[in-house]
Amino acid sequence: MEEKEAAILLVDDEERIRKLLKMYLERENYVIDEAGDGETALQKALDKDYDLILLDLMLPGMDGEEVCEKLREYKATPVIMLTAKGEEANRVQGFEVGTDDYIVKPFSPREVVLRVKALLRRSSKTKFLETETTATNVIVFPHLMIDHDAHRVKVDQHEVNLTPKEYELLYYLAQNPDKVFSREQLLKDVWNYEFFGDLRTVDTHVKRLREKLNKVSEKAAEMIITVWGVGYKIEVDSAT
Amino acid sequence: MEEKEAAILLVDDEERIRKLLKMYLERENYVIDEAGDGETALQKALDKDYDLILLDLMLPGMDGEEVCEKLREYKATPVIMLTAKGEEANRVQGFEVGTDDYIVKPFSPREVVLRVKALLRRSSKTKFLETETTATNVIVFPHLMIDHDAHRVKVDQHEVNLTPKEYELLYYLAQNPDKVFSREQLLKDVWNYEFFGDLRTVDTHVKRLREKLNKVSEKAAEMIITVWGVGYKIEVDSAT
DNA sequence: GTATTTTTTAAAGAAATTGTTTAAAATAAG
DNA sequence: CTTATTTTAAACAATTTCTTTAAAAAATAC
Repeated sequence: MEEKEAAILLVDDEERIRKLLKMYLERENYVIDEAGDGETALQKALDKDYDLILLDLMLPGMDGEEVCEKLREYKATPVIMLTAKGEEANRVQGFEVGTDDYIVKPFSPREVVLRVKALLRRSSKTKFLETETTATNVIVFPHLMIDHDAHRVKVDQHEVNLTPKEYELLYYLAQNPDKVFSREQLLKDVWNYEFFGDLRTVDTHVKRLREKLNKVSEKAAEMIITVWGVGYKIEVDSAT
Repeated sequence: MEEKEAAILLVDDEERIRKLLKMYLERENYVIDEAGDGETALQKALDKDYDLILLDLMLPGMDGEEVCEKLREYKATPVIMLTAKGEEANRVQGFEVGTDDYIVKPFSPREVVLRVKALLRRSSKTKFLETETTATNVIVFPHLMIDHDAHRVKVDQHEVNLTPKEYELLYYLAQNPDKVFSREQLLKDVWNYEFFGDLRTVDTHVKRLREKLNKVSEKAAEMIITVWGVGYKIEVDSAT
């Protein structure tokens, strides 16, 4: 159904991070190449036309910034920079070095996938006048609307203020309606990759989320279903 | 139909668990090697290219975590970690040490088989660009539909609420229609390996399952057949 | 038809899971 | 630095599910 198969170059010196991202990106049908240092990365990036490069800023030898600058002498391959928290993320972005986007570590795998998709969508639009079908950033259910661009949730026209985790949880569930996720899976996908906390943390967030939705509409709150012994899901009640 | 024959290394210090899992995995046509301690496991894993390693966390000498870390210096063999309930399963997962998945003990053999299949499917996707999405998790019979993703059972369009065991029992039987299972076998496969309870327990669950199905459709309930002196099966009544 | 074996049914106590509350820890904002 | 918000964790309550038991019903064998 999708015409993905975009080729992505993944550059990070930590193998565990490469493996993590590779897994999540391959799940989306992207083809992944890897590099563990700047020199290799640059060489590969020049050698092959990737659709996108995920580039860690901090690298042994030539750092990400330098890789990007040198690459830019020859190619305009879209680049997303991965930066650790302190690493003056802002300077890295934009035209200083030619980065298209950046993500601060530690990230949640889900976030990376979304940003990759978004950037690929943007850059492919230039080449092909495609129908932008999959590109909708608004999820609409009965009683519930999530506008991801605006990071806004509306229940029956009333805006609901959610905390970041509440929002991400809702958004994640809403992206796969009717699919049950275990607490483990939710922690893995929605939380960042460094979090190994209590499973019941998910319950607490679900509780608050339901509470906030319920203030506006009972029906909206009831969309978040507990599947006993398994986990949670969002269910679109066809009869409403 | 399948091109299995994947090679799996099974690491656990308890022989009964190795034997149990070996039996179930060989039934799926996998080729199984075994190891009872960390040193042997690491040696074998480095010596041969396994398609997957099932690795107990708690091992005499070098524990599973260490085995995985050392292995990762050389290979990216997919690893599923087996952890006892208290053994901070979360930390072990993911990329702290490079585990691909984990299963909490005590598990049901069926669960292990499913997770092994899933991981092998994922990792083989790298080689062959198949479209994961085609794998529909819905079982459809006359009067009965099981959507495994949504963990939902419908009888004649009406949703039926099942408890976890009821659901698992039905799902298990439905995966092998027309095949009779003894109570012993059902307890072994659907329940976890530590459960040595009364055979009548199965009867009780069957009873309640039939009851719930019957509330919607007599015909659906009658699909669950008692084979006198042997056990139970699901039968797809061709005439309906 | 009666005896024997097996299955079904029903009910109650035990076990497990989830919901809720509260407080401490972490993070962001002023 | 202080304050406010958000996140996490722990404890307890409420709920749901599981298992066992025993009697009733059904199927089979003689």
